[in-house]
Amino acid sequence: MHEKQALVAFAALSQETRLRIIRLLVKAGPEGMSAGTIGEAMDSASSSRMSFHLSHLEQAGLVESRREGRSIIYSAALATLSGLVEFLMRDCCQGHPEVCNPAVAALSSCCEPKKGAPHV
Amino acid sequence: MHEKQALVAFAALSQETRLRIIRLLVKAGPEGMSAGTIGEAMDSASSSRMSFHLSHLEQAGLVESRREGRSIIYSAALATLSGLVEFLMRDCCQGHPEVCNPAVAALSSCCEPKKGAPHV
DNA sequence: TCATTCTCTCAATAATTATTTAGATATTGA
DNA sequence: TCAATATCTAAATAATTATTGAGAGAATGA
Repeated sequence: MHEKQALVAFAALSQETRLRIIRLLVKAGPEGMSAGTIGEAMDSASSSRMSFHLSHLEQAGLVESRREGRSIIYSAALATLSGLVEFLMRDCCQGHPEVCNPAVAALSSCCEPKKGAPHV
Repeated sequence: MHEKQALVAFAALSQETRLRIIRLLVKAGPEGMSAGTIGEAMDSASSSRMSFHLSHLEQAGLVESRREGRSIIYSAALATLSGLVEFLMRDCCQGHPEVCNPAVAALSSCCEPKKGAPHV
């Protein structure tokens, strides 16, 4: 991950509709969702607006797309998201892991099977 | 972490000078750095520009400040950064940890004492 | 107190980004 | 091929964000 890629990715994530799309696709997993289905999940998003935001996200490397019949299916690019996290936190503790362990714990917990109450 | 906080944080991180400041402060650790010292580390940043960006970062909750004599010392708010990572990746694998383990590994590795070659 | 240092605030201008509207392209099935 | 569906592209306008330049406020030491 280079600085420019990171800047473009953060810019892409700093817009409400796009941030919602990414989170939706992160939850959807590798299967992904069609542009239309994503659009339905967003409030009042015209198809051109959706297309604008999806291509913005794709340019930023945060989503990938494939055509399936008439639909275009988008999925989250987890590798880019990982890279972004790593870029942001690189050298975060300079040998003092207690400084950034909370971040590691937060991320690790998302990978554990859920027990009891959901995340808040 | 709420959506609005996350949006503001990502917007703050999507500007070159501010992203550099955050990464500098993450490396600097809890001690932090004075506004002037940060400014010196940035190319051609006037004091008013630096002040604008630092207060933008503080508004976003990404840095904290304290006065020490004539200087104002800024440090990274690691808790906000952790929250941001957790917010972005929440429910990232739906029970299939192999999908997001690379992100966990990337972040974990930043907390290990360096061995051999530095990060690239 | 005065001069100096360090940092912040404000207003004007410049630059970037989002939304809307209209229309184009690709795929499918009759 | 034609009509229907799904999505994309492009141009104009609206909205947001960054930079500059001038100056103000707080802390320090002579």
